[in-house]
Amino acid sequence: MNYWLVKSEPDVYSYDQLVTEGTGRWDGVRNYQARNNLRAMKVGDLCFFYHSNIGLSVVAVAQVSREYYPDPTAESGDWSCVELQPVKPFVRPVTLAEIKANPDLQQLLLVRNARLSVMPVSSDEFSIILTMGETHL
DNA sequence: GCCAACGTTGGC
DNA sequence: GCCAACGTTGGC
Repeated sequence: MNYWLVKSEPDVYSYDQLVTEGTGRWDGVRNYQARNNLRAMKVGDLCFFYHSNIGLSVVAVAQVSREYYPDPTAESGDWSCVELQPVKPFVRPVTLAEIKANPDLQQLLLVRNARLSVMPVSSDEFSIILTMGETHL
């Protein structure tokens, strides 16, 4: 089991939309590092759903429901997408400010590389953030 | 709305 | 292969 964090601008695609749709295609990634992370995802892996630009917080847990395949939105280039399903919203969203303020989360790529949109999360980091969100699966 | 950080492109 | 210029992301 691997853990991940994916970013989305909520006015483009929010966790609520994923809940409504039931399954969401995670497409449009045009960064090689993020793409390679998508390709490493396995069915059942858990993902934090982070709202960027608006909210600036981890709001929920989702899970990978389909492994990578060619991104149909890519007109050229070697890009991939996966599919996600909702698992559970956080009881309390965990803000970027709280994450930055936690000494145990300084290695998180969210802190170290603000522009990466799909990133791995260690199991320790995963449980810390889940606890901060007062949520258990 | 601004700007820092980062990735990509293209000239040399 | 280097690096300047440019575009994009995303926090503030």
